[in-house]
Amino acid sequence: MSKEIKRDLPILSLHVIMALTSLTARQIRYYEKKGLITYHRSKGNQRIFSLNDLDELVFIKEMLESGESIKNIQNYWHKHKNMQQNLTFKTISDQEAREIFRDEMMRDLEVGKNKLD
DNA sequence: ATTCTGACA
DNA sequence: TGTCAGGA
Repeated sequence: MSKEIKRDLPILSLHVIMALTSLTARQIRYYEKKGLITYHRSKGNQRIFSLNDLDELVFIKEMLESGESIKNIQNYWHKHKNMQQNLTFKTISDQEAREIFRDEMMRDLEVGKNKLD
């Protein structure tokens, strides 16, 4: 048996995600509608979250709190997916990708601030 | 008991 | 974003 945790397994309830991220149900659903993230669904159409979803939501939350726009986060996310497709020889984890893009966005934010100064 | 979607006094 | 309705 693998020692790795199955981070893709959809097992967490909305209630748990709310407690873990301090986001409201409204926000968690809104980010999905805006195309920032996709969740699994139960047979009763209820959202079921994986640990990766949890990480992604925390990532989105941090970016928004940094002043990043929804559209900007979308763009970076698309770049993330394209990068994963192109990296046939090297596998990059979702966590690593988020760190890379967080740094990238933070840098862009700094550039924007300098322009405003 | 919980969550879902749509809508807005 | 909050919140309420009406249904699953």
